[in-house]
Amino acid sequence: MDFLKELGHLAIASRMKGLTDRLLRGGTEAYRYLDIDFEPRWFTLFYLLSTESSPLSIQQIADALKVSHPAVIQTAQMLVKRGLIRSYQDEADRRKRLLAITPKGRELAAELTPVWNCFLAAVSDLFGSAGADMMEVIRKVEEELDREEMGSRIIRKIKEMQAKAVEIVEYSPEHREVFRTLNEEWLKKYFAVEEDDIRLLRHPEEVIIAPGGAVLFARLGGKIVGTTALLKRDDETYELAKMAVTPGAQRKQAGRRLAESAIALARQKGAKTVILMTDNRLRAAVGLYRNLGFRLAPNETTTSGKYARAKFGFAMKLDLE
Amino acid sequence: MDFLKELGHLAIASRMKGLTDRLLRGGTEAYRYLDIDFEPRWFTLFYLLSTESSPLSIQQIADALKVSHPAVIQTAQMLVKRGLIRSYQDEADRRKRLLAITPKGRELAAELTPVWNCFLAAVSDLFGSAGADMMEVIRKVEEELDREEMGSRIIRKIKEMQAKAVEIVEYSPEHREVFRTLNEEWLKKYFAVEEDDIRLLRHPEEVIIAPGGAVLFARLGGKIVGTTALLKRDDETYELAKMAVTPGAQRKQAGRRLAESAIALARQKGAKTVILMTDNRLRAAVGLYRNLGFRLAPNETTTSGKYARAKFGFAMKLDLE
DNA sequence: AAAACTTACGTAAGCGCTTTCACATATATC
DNA sequence: GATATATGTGAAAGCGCTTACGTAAGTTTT
Repeated sequence: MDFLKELGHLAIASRMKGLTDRLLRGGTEAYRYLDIDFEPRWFTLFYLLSTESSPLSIQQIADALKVSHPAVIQTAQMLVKRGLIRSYQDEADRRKRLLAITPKGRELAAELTPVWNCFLAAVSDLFGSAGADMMEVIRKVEEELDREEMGSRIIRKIKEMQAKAVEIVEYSPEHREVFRTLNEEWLKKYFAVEEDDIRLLRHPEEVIIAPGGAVLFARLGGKIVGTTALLKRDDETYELAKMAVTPGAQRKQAGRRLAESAIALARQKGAKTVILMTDNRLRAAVGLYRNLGFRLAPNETTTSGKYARAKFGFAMKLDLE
Repeated sequence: MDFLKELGHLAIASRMKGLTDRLLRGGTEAYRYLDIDFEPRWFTLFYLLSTESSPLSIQQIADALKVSHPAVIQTAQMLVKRGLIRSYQDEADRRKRLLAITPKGRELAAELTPVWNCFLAAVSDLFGSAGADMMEVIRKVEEELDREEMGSRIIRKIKEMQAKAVEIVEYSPEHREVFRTLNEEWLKKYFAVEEDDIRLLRHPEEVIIAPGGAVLFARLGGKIVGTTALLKRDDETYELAKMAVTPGAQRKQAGRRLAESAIALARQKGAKTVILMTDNRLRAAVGLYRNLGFRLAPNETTTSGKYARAKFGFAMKLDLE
């Protein structure tokens, strides 16, 4: 059996590479058959210069061919050595080196044109007889990749997967301990544990839940790895606070799931606005809040405002309507 | 405008290469995002070894992945250095080195499996949203290339093009001179000009055409570059002879077009068999005759049999029915 | 059993591209 | 006009593959 075929989409890069190799090898054979000193990889540069757009600078060519400029320099050397193109300094901008086709190059281009047409015919036949409009496929895929690059696509999938693995659970008495330790761990790392913190963290049921708020936890692989609190300010306003995720579980979407769940809960409770207090130094958190729709709210005061660390921070606001 | 897109099928190799680069770069980014020390190009080897087929020899792997064995060795070194695979000598065949996954490798494979699934999902999405079944396209194109490689396809097209450029014309008196010189040029190169040759070459009208034969010429770019004669032996049998193409026009399908035209003419004249006399040293000619359907006919005697050079040669025969 | 051939692997060198860095020249900013 | 920044190119090194060749081990032939 063919291992690469079994892999399907996973080996698509390998197989596409294999295909291009086979296509280019065909070009090499054709030039050799005709006893012409030319190589397929020179084609794009040579053809570009053989059109009326010549002369072009190194960088212009690199952009047009979507390769690095050293690649152009190296290919150009080959063609200059064979007298097919020549290079000279641009008078207007003396940093630039312009490449242009020579008469000998024009001659070869004329000789090669029918060969290229044969290549064209062979490729069209190949993809045609495979019943596929490969050009259209490539064009569309390029377009899609322009819209969003592969890295971003994969990372998005990874985040989705991670988010699914995070389970959100509501507060119950056995969580009192972990709520405190998670928050203290976080506070000690970034700030200091203050008087008011201690009261709130020790008695979440009384201070947070009883007045109409909530405490949520993120469970990953059976373990509680994060928490957040939703504090009721008034019937229409809730505050997202006390978000803490244990270092080992960070960047695994626990924070996002907690925030999303808290926002959903606030909406369910009839909130029209969710506010929060954060700090510029907490880059990841601020990024998350922005991404969830929170915007700067300079004039907003929060319950967290009373803490000393707030002087380094700022408020954000999310409109739920 | 996008030069590569303008080129269409001519730049298909460049664009496919660009696509694979973008796909692989996405993989690199994903591993970096997860802070995992792994590279996309290791995937096929690592995955192959992580399946139940392990252990495998270097060469077995190279075959499965369709790369050279040094490529396997080099990739394997990377993986061995990281403790993901190990290698040991095959006891049964001490030339072989077997590669197998290590426990640490299994661990990583388990960790990476969901990541690979994300890659899979992203690729499927990508090609799906481009509305194209890329896997199917690649599969078919590979199949087509297995049937006939690209080099052969292009060269076939080139030959077709060359054949179209060759014009076949029948004998007329002004050709008498060129018929003789083309043949003498050829004879001098390979053999010697003999008595009987001279008579035939000097008086084609009387010796060849009057008895029911014909003389054909190949014209390329306005110039006569080749000739052949069709000699009538009896009502059902004609002999293809005196095929000569000037050196500068060789490998340009003049010979093939001449032979094909002569055969067509023989068929038109009611022939059931075409015979010819050739020589083992004339590789290209013999190849052409074989390709046209001529087969060895050891017992056949030809009019050319009377020439001295025939003792190095042999007869071939084409059945027209 | 020796010799010739085949197979498997390792090493080296090459190729075509990239990234990185250095340097010259333009352009923008004060 | 001086200085900072941006741009264009070249040189070097690296990367991942290839081909070519050498060596060792196995297999077949004589």
